[in-house]
Amino acid sequence: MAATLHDVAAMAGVSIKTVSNVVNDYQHIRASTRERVLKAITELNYKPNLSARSLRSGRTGVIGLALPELSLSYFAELADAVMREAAKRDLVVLIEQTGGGDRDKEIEVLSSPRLQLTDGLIFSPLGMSTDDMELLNVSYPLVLLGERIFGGPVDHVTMKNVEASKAATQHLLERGCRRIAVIGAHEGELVGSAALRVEGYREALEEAGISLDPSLLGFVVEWHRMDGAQAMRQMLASGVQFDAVFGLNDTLALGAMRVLQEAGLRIPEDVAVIGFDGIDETRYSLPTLSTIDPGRDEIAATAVRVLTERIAGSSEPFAPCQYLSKFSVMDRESTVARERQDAR
Amino acid sequence: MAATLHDVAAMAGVSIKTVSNVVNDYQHIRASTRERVLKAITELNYKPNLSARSLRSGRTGVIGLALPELSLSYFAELADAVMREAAKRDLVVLIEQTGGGDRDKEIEVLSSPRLQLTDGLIFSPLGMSTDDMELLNVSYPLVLLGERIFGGPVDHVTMKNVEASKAATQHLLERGCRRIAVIGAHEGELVGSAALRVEGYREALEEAGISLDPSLLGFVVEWHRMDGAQAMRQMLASGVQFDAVFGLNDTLALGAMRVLQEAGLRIPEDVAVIGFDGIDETRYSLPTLSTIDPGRDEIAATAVRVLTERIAGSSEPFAPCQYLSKFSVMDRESTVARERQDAR
DNA sequence: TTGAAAGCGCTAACAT
DNA sequence: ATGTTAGCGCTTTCAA
Repeated sequence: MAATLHDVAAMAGVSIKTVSNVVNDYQHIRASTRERVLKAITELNYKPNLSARSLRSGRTGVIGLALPELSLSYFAELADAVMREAAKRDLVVLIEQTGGGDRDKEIEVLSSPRLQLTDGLIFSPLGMSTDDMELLNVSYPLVLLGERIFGGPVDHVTMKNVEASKAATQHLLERGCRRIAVIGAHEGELVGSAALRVEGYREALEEAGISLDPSLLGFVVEWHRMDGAQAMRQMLASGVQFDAVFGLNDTLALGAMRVLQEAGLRIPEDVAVIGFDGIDETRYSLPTLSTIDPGRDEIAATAVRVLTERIAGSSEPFAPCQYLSKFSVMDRESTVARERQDAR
Repeated sequence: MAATLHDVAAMAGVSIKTVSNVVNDYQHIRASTRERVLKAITELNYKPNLSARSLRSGRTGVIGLALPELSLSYFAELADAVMREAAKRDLVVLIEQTGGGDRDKEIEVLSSPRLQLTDGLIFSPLGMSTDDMELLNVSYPLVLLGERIFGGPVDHVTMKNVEASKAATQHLLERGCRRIAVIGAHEGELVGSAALRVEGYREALEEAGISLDPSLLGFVVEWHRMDGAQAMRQMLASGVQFDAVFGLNDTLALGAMRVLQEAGLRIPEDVAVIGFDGIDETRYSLPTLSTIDPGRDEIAATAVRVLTERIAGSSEPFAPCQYLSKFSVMDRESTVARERQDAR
């Protein structure tokens, strides 16, 4: 049986309160007493019972992270980043998978009894929309990620989707591309990453004086590699002309790239390709994939920081904030400039 | 403030025991009573306090999963599989990252106070070795994964590394390859995946009457794509001849493949390539990568099952067991048979 | 600087 | 079929 405060107290010849004080780094303890207690703790290999502690204190030292799927690289890398941040604060992370955009499961997680084990939640929905905003009115600290819901009643950490997408498009325009296909649009979507990124694309074209050709929009249902490949195949089959592809995320871009190569098209000579997300894999594909780093580490760091602030400061609540991360264009082989191509 | 058993009991006009019985699905309750209690539960939005429950019962409903890094696809996909299995049993998973083979951190995790929040641990070390076996003598249910430690004092779920690696090699031999380079060997390693997989390679060659040429062993320190790329570059630079590459994991193989393609070699026409692990990405690379599925889902399912059995059955302890998953060769484009190649 | 005692919300043994 | 009661191990007043 594991040792308890009582065992330690008995061995050290003090009360349990004194042991508790030592364990919790209370300042006013006689050095000799502290020493005796520490000795007993070591000897008995005492470890505080966290269930008892949290029952009493109401804190668990655990934060929840709800995301679609760990097998999607972006979310695995996000989880990695969140866990590193949490570890710095001596917090541990409980991950919940909600499936790829399963709205019901997302809503279910928000009121899951499992969250009782948690001091707060970082929540990255993919299926919920602004209509579900009310459901974010929960009784625990909650930080929202992603671009499904804006203006909700909670802190929101997100990226500059429109601006970043505009920058990606401009990156292609600067390289001489004029007919830029988009892979990954969502039919009729008004909210969410796809809609925002298409909007950025539209703005960049507009500023460049290019009108948007709807036949250059490749629609998909999900954002897996397979979907990117299929949409690309359809577009090739349709016969529409294009000199660049903008994958609304890296996975789509990688899928599209593979189809282009199968079709005998050279990247970037015949078609330039850019993605979005900056997942690790883009640094190793053939060719390496230009992409947008939306500031994933910053998002993770901000989310953990804001959540811990909310958890700690229940005293003086402040209004929900929105935090936007800095993005950057990662210039890689898949968009080498026209000049260099022509020189070949 | 959240409602407690007492609140519900008061509202329903019964004792807390009755409420507890209803909550825990105890059978012998009058239907009318149950109904009244359920109504009160709904009305008060009662949720059991899990800290109190686990303090009392000694169970948390949480299992730990300690693995190197979520940003390594194999482990992300393993975590995904473990979480799905756990969810089936209404368990939640607490993930701890130990870093890529950091022995000290692995040892630290084994005695982390955070494990107090956990009923047991699934542990996948990368840095510890058989010398550290004693450290697996812990006071909580523990299931070991991986191939760093064999014959330890705990249940061990692992794959048939030698056999699977032999099968991968034979797959290449059957396709007419005779000079098979290995990417990912570890200098002087006697334990661990690399050593076992090299052993399988050796056995396959031996059976085929081919002597192992040490210059075909590409050594690396870690198993990232970068390492595979570097080792492949070195081997190309060394001038040694080969007609196939066996990457000891998929990531290495993908890195190697990229270097081969940069060097103008065609896959599989000039060099056939096979990997190991069966990560998702191998289905989408160009060409798609032949690989070994070591039975990841089966490993996850077994690990969760065995752990829950150990957690439940503290009554009649049985000796530690080893569980071996079934593997299979995934035949993809990177190893299309010589016959078809010659026909081109 | 230290101790005594109450009680967080629940389960389980025992009673009825 | 339901109620009573005693803790699980800890933190937190309140005292001394």
